[in-house]
Amino acid sequence: MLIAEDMLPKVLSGGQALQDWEASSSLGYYETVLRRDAAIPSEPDAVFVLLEGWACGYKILRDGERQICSIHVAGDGPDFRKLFLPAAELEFRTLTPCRTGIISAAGLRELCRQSDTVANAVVKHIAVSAAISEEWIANIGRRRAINRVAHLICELACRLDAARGASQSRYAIPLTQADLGDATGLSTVHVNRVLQELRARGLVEFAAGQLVIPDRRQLAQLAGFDPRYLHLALPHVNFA
Amino acid sequence: MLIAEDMLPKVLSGGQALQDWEASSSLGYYETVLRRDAAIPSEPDAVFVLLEGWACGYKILRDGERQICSIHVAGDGPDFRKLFLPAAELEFRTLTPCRTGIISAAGLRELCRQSDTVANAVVKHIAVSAAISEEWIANIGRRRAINRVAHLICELACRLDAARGASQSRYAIPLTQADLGDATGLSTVHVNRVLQELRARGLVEFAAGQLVIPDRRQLAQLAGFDPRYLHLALPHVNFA
DNA sequence: CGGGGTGTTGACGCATGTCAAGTATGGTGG
DNA sequence: CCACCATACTTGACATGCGTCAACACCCCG
Repeated sequence: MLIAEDMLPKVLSGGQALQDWEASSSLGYYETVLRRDAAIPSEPDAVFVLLEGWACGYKILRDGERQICSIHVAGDGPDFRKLFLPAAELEFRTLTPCRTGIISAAGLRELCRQSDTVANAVVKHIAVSAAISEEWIANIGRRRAINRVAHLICELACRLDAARGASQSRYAIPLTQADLGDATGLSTVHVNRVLQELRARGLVEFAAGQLVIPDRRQLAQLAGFDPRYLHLALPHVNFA
Repeated sequence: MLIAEDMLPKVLSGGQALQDWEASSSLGYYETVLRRDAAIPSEPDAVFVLLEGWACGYKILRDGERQICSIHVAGDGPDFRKLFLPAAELEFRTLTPCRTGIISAAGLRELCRQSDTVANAVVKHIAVSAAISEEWIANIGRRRAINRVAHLICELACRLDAARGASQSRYAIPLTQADLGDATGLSTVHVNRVLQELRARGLVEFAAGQLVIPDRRQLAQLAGFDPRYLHLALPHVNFA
């Protein structure tokens, strides 16, 4: 089992390790394909790995409002918490067509027991998610709309950079303005106005799922963005 | 090592397990006492357990605003994440006089390796914190001020109930109105108004650190509070 | 007796929400 | 290739929840 500690999710997303493991184990693993905007079913004794595509975790409040609590890209294990907790409180839904790997919880727990490396990767994954959640709390609780949206954009760009191993200035981000609002605690209408303001300032262009960031430094400055909380593997992908 | 999985923090808070361990180990453990409103120092290669008192984790944004991201009571391991991550992004500060146990990170990691029970308790602790963070995101992002404050009050009451093993109607909660604001993303002034409104509706009385909840069911109803996300050990301490 | 932290109040402003109508846009079936 | 529809985006007018400011009251502790 030769998986670098940080890389389990990435390796999982290649499917290699999982399929090897499936072959050497009697415990369950299978993959599914989901269309865009589909609920990701929660199986009681299994967790999933996002192998391809984007997804989000969210809660619906009593009055029907939705709050997106997490955004996930290929390599993430959005509900790994379920390995250690009796239930998950988030619902998950695809933002693009997705491929997911469904792993028996007992099986992955067993794998964790056998391999410190895997165990560390899984727990680290949970820990990083928690760090991101706390950053979101600060973002939503204490920043103005424009800084808030800018911050989320910085985070997504940074995570994509890390996935590709290099900084870019153009990103494919499959979020609607309504999604951005649900993630930042704003109304769709206000997100629209904020995006116009960001474009007017020459900081962000976002249309048709294509995000362009002419000047990262300035955007990060506006957002008060410090990427350390993401605990990315690549220290050189530094935004600010 | 006979520690029920859920109970490591509780056991730690009694100091028993830790002192046994200290005796049988060459790795570091010691305790400190902190006055109210003191920074809890972050040691690079150690984590702490809150043995007595209340504390909070927070971030200071660039403009000096503070956002409280977590509130901790005796038995919590607020920075256990540091065991798996190179750095912590939260700062911690006491809300009351506190006693803390400082554990060498390498030592606790070793203990995790030796005992599945301890490892599970630590990871579960991290996972529950993450679940709470996500509930806070939804609370701050999508609830009105009055429901938001009510929700936080429900959470604190519920956690105290779990710690004492029974429901109560009076609680000692050492938060100022400014603290409540920093935790809910509101201004101090508005928290004051919200508390008056809650009192006027006969739902909450909060003065001099004493919280009285005449009718929990009604308060939980207003807050949209469902305690499952807390993953408490006592299912009978059900609020709603 | 004084002073810092905390809580309270009122006046006012503004960031953001809400509503409603309209305009792209893109996919689908004929 | 067009007609159609659903979804996404845009815009303006208006409402309001909450922030800000400033002054004051209270209280505990020294």
